[in-house]
Amino acid sequence: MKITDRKTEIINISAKLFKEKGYSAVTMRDIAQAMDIKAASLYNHIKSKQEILVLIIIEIAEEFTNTMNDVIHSNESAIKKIERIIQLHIDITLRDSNALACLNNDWMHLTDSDLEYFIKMRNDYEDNFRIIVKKGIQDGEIQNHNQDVIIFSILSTLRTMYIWYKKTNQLSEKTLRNNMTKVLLNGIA
Amino acid sequence: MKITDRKTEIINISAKLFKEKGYSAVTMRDIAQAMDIKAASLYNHIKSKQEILVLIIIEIAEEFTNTMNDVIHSNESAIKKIERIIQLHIDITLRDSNALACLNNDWMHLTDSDLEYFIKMRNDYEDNFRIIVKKGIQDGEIQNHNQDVIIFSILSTLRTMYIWYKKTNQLSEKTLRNNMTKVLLNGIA
DNA sequence: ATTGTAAACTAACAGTTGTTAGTTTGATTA
DNA sequence: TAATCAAACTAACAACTGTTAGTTTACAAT
Repeated sequence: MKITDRKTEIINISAKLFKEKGYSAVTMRDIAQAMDIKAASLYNHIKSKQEILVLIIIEIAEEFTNTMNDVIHSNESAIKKIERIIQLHIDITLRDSNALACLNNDWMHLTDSDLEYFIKMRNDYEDNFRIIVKKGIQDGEIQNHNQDVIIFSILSTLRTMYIWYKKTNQLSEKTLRNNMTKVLLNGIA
Repeated sequence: MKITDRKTEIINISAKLFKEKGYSAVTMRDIAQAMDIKAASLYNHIKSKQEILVLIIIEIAEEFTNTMNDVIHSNESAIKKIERIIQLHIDITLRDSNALACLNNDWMHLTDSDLEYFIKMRNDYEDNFRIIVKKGIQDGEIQNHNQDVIIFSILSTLRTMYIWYKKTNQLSEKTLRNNMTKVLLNGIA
C-alpha cells in the first residue's frame, strides 16, 4: 500500500485542471500530459473520465453531509451551529480547494444515480440549514429577515471562498476564521 | 431593423445553454437545435462560437464597470455606495441571469485581448470596491475587519444570487432588495 | 415577372474526443 | 534465472467538434 497511489495522483491533478478550465474543457490527454504519461495509460488506474469526476465530488459532498448531520442533531444554539458550518467550509476550502471548485462548477456533469445522489445531498444540506435558521428566528437569536436571503448570503460566501482566499495579502488562517464569522454573523456596518 | 433580430436570439439561447452546461459542453449543434435550425445556419448570423461568448460576457462586464465608475466618483457615504453596488447586482441578476451566470462561469474561455480586457475590468472593479471599503473604515462607517473578507463576502453573495433567487418561494423583488441590503450590511445576529 | 437578399439547407472537411486492444518495460519475487 | 505483474507504451477506432462551401427557399423590391 503506497502512501499516495497513482489513482490518487490522477484525481488530484484532474481536480486542479477541472478547477482551471472546467470538466468538459479538460481532455484525457491534458490530464495525461500533466502526469507526464500518455492518455491510454490513465486507464490502467481509472475506469473513465466520469469516474474521476465522481470520485472528486462525491467524497467532499459526503463530508459536508456528515458534518451537517452532526451539527443538526446537537444541542447548540442556532448561532453556534452556524459558526460550526462556517468553520466546516473553511476547513475544506483550506484543505482541498481544487475538489471544492470542481464540486461547485462541474456537479452538473455527473450522470444518473451519481447526479441524483449529489442533488439529494445538496438539497438536504440546504434544508437543514433552513431548519437551523428558522429555529434561530423563533428563539430570537437571529433577525427576522427572509430565510432564503439569510441562508444563501452565508452559503454563497462560504461556497466561493476558494476563489479569493488565496489572492488576499497575508491573510492568516486564524484571521480568516475569525473575520469570516464576525462579518457573516454581525455584518459590516 | 427588427425588434429582436436573429443574432440576438442566438445570443440569448446560447446564454441559457451555457448557464446550464457550461460553454465547453454546449455544441453549435445544441444551439442550433434549440433554435430549430441546423448548425451551419448559425454562421449566417455569427462569426464563431467564440464571438457568442464574447458578446454575452463583455456587454455585462462593461455595465458593471460603467456603474462602478459612476459610484466611485460620487460624493456619497461608503455605506450608500455599497448599497448602490448591491442594487446594481440585483438589477442585472433580475434582468439577465443567464448572461450573468455565463460571465461567472465561462470567462476563462475568453481568449487573447477579450480575456485581458475582461480580467482588467474585473480587477479594477474589485480595486474600486476595496477603495470604498477602506475609506469607509477610515471614516468609522464600516467595522475594522479584514478588507478582503468584507469585499468578497459581499461580492460572492451578489455574484451568485442568480443561482438561488429563483428557487426561493414567493420572494418579491422588493423583499429581495430590502433584505439583501440589511443582511449584507447589518448581518443576521 | 424579375431580381435581390436574408436565412435556411445539405454535404463535407480536418481535427479532437474518450476509449480499447495489444504490446513492451522494468522492477520485484519465487 | 525465470516468472510475475503493475504500469507504461503504440496504434487505432468511431463518434463528435467547429466550421466552410455551395445550394435552395421564400419573401420583398424593382
